[in-house]
Amino acid sequence: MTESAPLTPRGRRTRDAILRAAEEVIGGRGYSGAAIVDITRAAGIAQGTFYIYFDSKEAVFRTLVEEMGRFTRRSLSEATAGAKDRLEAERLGLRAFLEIAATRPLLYNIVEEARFVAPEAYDAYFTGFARAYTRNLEAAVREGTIRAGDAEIRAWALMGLAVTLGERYGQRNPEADRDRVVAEVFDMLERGLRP
Amino acid sequence: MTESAPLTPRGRRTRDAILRAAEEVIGGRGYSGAAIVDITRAAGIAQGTFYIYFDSKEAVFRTLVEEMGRFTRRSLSEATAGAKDRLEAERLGLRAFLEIAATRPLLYNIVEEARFVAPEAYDAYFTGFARAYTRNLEAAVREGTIRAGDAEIRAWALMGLAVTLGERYGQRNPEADRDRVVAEVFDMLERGLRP
Amino acid sequence: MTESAPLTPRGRRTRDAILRAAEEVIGGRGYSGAAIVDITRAAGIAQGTFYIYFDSKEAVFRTLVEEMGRFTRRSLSEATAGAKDRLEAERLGLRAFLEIAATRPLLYNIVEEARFVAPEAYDAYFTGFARAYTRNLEAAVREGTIRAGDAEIRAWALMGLAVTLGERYGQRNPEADRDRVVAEVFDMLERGLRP
Amino acid sequence: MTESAPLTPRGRRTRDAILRAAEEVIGGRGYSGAAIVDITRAAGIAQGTFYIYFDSKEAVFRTLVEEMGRFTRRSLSEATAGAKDRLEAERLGLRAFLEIAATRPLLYNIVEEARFVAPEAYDAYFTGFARAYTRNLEAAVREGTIRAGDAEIRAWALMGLAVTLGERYGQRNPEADRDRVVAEVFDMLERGLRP
DNA sequence: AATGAATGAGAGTTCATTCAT
DNA sequence: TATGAATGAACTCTCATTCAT
Repeated sequence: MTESAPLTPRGRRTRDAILRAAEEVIGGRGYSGAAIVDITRAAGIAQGTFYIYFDSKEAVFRTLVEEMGRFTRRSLSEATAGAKDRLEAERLGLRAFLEIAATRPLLYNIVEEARFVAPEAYDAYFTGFARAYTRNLEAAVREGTIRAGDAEIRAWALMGLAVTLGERYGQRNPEADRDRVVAEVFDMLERGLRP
Repeated sequence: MTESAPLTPRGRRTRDAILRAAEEVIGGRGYSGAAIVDITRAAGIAQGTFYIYFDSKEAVFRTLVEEMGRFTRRSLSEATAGAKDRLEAERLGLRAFLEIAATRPLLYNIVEEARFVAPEAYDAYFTGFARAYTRNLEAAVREGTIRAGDAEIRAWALMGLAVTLGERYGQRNPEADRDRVVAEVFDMLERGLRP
Repeated sequence: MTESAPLTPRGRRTRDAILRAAEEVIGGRGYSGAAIVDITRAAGIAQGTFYIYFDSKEAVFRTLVEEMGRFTRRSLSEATAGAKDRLEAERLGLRAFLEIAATRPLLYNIVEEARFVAPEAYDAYFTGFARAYTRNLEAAVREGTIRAGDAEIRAWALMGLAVTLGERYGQRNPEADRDRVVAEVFDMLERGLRP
Repeated sequence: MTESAPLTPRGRRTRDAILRAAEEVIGGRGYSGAAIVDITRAAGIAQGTFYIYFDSKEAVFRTLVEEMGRFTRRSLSEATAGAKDRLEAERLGLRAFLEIAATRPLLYNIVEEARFVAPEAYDAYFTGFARAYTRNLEAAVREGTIRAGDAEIRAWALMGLAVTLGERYGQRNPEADRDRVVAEVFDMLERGLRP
């Protein structure tokens, strides 16, 4: 068990306070720059209280990564709900992803740090998306929406592109014109670079 | 000054030993998992000797990142030297990049860690590439090799894609068929996904 | 007051549960290795409940030591009840003591830990026995059952011997042939080592 | 490795200072009552310096126990060097043991604590003595100095007796007349309690 | 140029005890 | 009577850095 569930409303509030404080502090200073005392101070509780709800610093971190995973998945599925075809869905998905990067820069940061701090959680996060992506692209090929090709390689390529663009035109520059970014990228992806 | 230039050959050897040990140790355990004492032990020197050559832990790290930058630039320019046109150059560049990720996984790791540890160095690394990339793509447009479009967005998209593919099909899986990866990706990029 | 007397049967059950859990946990991991939370968890109660029945960790511990004292005294007096003379009583007493060490190893451990944790309780425990022992030996001298000699020194010597043999041939090795141990030791004590 | 050897005289002095401070502090307040900071303060060094020479609190402790083992063995062998026969050697050995308990009460305490803190070290300590004792008693039987009997049981019995007497008439009461104690005990052991 | 020793701030974590309900 | 939550001091240990030789 990496954390013990609170039994009372009060406990639930405290646990939530810790999670939000951890998001803020770890997202802001990075994992190893964030001290437990910083988190508990930000949460307005005593240091020892932290360990009632989480077994370790790593445990909150992992919880945050998982939370971010759930949040991203939910956001993407909501965003792509009304797409008329699969390519349209991809476009909307990228758009939503950039939006998340812009509006929750701290959580975005946390996921990226997981690459080193909690590699399995990081893998789980991206492998999950890659699988969904791959299935999607395969279906699109079957439907005739896109040309045949290795769906897995394409999936990782598209994810990598999304991650970096999210960092560039979302997290680090929330003012960027993300619609234009999406338009440009999909122009390239759909029609290709060839004249 | 983050490091003082050594004068004697002996000094140069020691400094090199530190750098190689740092690459190994930091690349292996991550920046904050690597202690100076681990590095000096791996280098076969006393702890105090480290500080004769580098001002701080961060200093070696930055040096490694810069080294990696030089190395990558050199590799890419060598790899793309014989390209017949700019799109061919891009293809060869991606191919070389994946190769670097596969053959120097530790340095690759180090660059990725720089995102948090030395953001400026990280930025410098990628912004440098992005600029070159952007210029390249602009020239290709002028030459008529590729269609018109926002070169900067394309550049970041292509870099993001390269970074993730490098991690996936290079660093983490050195056995992967990288030629096929490159072929697939360029098929998508050149001709587009549309049927 | 180190503990408050419980009134209701429910309270008595809870207090007993705490004592049995404390015996198990402290006996198993040692005094300072045993956390209150371990004890309450083993007792199936909330942490706070502990302090309704005992003032502190030391208080349960002392209670256990005293309980062990009562238990040992009762066991010994029952065991020696039918002895035909005082030397016979000593023999039966040692036999019973080894049996206690073998069958209640945890409580045995607790008494030994008291040496450091609750020196007064430990002293009380052994000084009590030593006094009884001393009286016994004095009486035996008066009766002519044993030769004259300093009863107190003999008492401590016999007790020390019993404690170590209890540890060796009882607590740590419950399979040992304790009858033989007693026979050997009393052969030595009664007839002496001289040929 | 539980400790790293100092390379310079200065280091040797520091390590010694730590050992003496640890003897004093742990011997005085018990293992778990002794904080590293107490030890380093007593040694006049910084807290971190401790960990240059010992891997952990347990490591110093074990070193002290072993030191005590060596010291006791040496003392006993010196004390019994001039004995005219084996029984005489035993008597001199007990005498020396009580003396150690009286003059190095702290180290004596440490050995007793090892029972819980470092059971293997404790076992090694006593099992070592028990073996020697057993061999000695077997030889005495062969020589005809003492009557036949189970040497191992006798050895543990005698050791237990020595330990408790050491505690009683040495460590806790350095003023006791230890010659008389030894005389009494050997009178009992040699001639037996029977009239 | 190089060494091994020393530093001390600060980290994560534990835990006996108290509190509000 | 009982609970789960909260406290905060104290603990062991780590480590980048400095120092004396």
